[in-house]
Amino acid sequence: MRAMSPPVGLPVLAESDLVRQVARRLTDAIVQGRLPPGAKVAEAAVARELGISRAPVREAARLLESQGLLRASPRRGFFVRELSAQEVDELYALRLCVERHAAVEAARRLTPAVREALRRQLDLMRDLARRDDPAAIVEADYQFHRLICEAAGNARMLRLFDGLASELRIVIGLIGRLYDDPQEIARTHEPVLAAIEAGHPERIVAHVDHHLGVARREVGRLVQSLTPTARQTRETP
Amino acid sequence: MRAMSPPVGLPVLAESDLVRQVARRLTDAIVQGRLPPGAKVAEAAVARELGISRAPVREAARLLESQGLLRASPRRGFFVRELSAQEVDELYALRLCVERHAAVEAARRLTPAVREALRRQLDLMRDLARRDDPAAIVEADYQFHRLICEAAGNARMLRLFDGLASELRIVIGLIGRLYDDPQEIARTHEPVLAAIEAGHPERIVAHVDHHLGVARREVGRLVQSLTPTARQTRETP
DNA sequence: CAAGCTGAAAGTGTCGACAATCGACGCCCA
DNA sequence: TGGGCGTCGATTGTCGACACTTTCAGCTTG
Repeated sequence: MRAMSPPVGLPVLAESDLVRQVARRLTDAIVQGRLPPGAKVAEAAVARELGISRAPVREAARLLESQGLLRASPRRGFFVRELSAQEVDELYALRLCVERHAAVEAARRLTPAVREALRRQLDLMRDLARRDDPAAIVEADYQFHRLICEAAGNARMLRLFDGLASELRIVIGLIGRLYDDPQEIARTHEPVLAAIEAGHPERIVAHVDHHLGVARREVGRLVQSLTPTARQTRETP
Repeated sequence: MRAMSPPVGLPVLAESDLVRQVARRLTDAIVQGRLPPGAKVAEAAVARELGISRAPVREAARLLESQGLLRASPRRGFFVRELSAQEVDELYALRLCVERHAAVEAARRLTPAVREALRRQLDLMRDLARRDDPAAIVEADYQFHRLICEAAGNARMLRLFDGLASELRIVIGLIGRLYDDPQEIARTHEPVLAAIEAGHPERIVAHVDHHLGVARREVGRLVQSLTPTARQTRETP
C-alpha cells in the first residue's frame, strides 16, 4: 500500500518505462555513429544485450522510426536510416525555415539571462575549437542553435528542432570533423549572435541564412563524398 | 545478377502490417472527432474491437504518441492529446514558417500541371462552399495547402506538414464550422494562388502570412471558447 | 453525512512461445 | 561450370499469460 510518504526527496528509481530507456540507448548509439547508416537493428540481439524481452525493443524501434532515425522494412526488420545527399539538403532547408523564425523571435523576447547563456555557449565553442575536440564542438554547435530555438518560446518548435538535429546527426556522426578550421565554427556563429542582440530582423535572417548556408554546403559536400556511387549494404526500398 | 523479369505490371499485394492499419484507424478516429481530446485509448478495448492482440495496438499507440496525437501517461495508458490555446498557436507559428518557404519554393518550380491542380482545388473549394459542407471544406482546405507543400519538392517538409496538420485536426475536428461565411475560405485562398502564379516572393510571403494569420486567429478564438476555464477530464501531467 | 479505508476488478508493463516468412547454403541439372 | 531450386536456420509478427499498479465501488468511522 503506497502511503506516498511525505513529499521528501525523490530518488526516482528507474521507472518501469523500459521503452524510453531503450529508445534513448539506440538514439545515442546512432548519433554517436556506433550504429552506422544501413546497419540492421535486430530486436533479439538488442533485447539480449539489454537483458529484456523483445516487446519493449520493438516499441522503441517504432518510436525511432517515426522520428526518422530508423527505417522499418516489413518482415525484414529495422535498419538505421540512410540519408542521401538530397535528404540532407532537405533537412537543412527545414532548419533554415525554423531557425530563421526562431532567431527573430528569440531577439524579440531576448532576456539578459538568455543573452548571457548564448555568450557563454559561444565562449565554450571558442575554447573547444582551440583544444580541437571535434565531437565536443559538434555538440556545442548544436547546443548554441538549440538555445536560440528555446529562447523563441515555442515548445513545439523546439521539439521539431530536436528531431531535425537528430536526423542530421545520423550523418554528422560519421564525419570526423565538420570543418577544416575548427576556429571557423565559432567565428561563423558570432555574427548571428550579434544580429540577435542588435535585434534587426532583416540582419538576423541574413546572418542565419548565411551561417546555415555554409553548413549546408559543407555537410552536403561531405555526405556526397561519403557516398561515391552506391552504398555497401543494399536492400529493396 | 537479378534479371528481374520484364517490368510488367505491379500488383503490389497488401502487406500484413497490422501496426500501420491500427495506427491509421486510430488516426482517423481522432481527426474525425470520434475520439475527443482527453479520451482514454485502452489497449485491451481497441484490441478486442479489432479482433487482434494488444501488441500491435501498443506499437501503433507509440507511433501516434511521437506524432503528437496521443499522450502516454505511464502506468495509466494512452490518451488523446489535449491542445491548449497556446499549443494551437505554436502549431500555427510552425505552419507559417513551413508554408512561407513552401509557397515561395512552389512558385519557383511551378509547372503547368501543378498550377492546374491548384486551380482545380480552388474551384472545388468554391463549389463545396456553395453547398455548405463544413467537413468537406476543411478537407479541401487542407488539400490545397498540402498541394503547395508537395509542389515545393521537399519530401521531408511534406511529412512535417502532414504531422502539423494532423495535430491541428485534433481540435479542428471538434469545431463544427471554421468560418461563419464558408465562401470566405475560398476567397482567402485566391490571393495566395495568384501570388504564387505571379511569382513575387515578397507578395507570396505577405499573402501566406495574411491567410494563415486569419486562420490562426479564428481557430485560436474557437479553441479558447472550447476551453472556458478547465477541461472535464483531469489527470496529473 | 462526509471522509477515509478496503477490497476487488480492470488495465498496463513485460515476458516467453509459436507460426510465418526471409535469406542463405548447398544440390541438381543443363 | 554456371544457374535455378529446395531445404534449413534465423528473425519477425503476433499471441496469450502473469505480476503489479491504478481505479472505483462499497463499507466503515469520526
